[in-house]
Amino acid sequence: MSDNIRRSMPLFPMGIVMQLTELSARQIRYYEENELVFPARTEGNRRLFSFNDVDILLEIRSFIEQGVNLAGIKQIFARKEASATYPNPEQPKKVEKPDLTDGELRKLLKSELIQAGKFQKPTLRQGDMSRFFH
DNA sequence: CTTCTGACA
DNA sequence: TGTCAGGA
Repeated sequence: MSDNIRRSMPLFPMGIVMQLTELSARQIRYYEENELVFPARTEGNRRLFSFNDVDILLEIRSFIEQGVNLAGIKQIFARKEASATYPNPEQPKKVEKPDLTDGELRKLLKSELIQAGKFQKPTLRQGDMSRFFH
């Protein structure tokens, strides 16, 4: 678990991250405002993203490409975060719902989005994703 | 030269 | 989201 310190180690500046993620600086900063990534800062107030940040940004991009908006992505990560920690600190052993891996979660969401698309409901793709988790 | 924040024809 | 300003 001490591997996280390496993944959370501040390494690359905006320019690098832009190339690595194919995202614009505007978007990356916007995602930071929305607390999706937490880049460190240099003495000159320059952003320093960790490997983990880049990883998250790549996931964000994939969701955006699939039509998921920021509100939806936030919820997705919120859910992932909840299962990453202990949803039930008192009884962490037996859990009703098994933790979803990133791949499974994405796969699940994708199929849901495809289905929503078949029903010609752009509101679901562009609008608030809360319905999916209600 | 690269990045930062704020703002909006 | 893009893009420009004005500063660091």
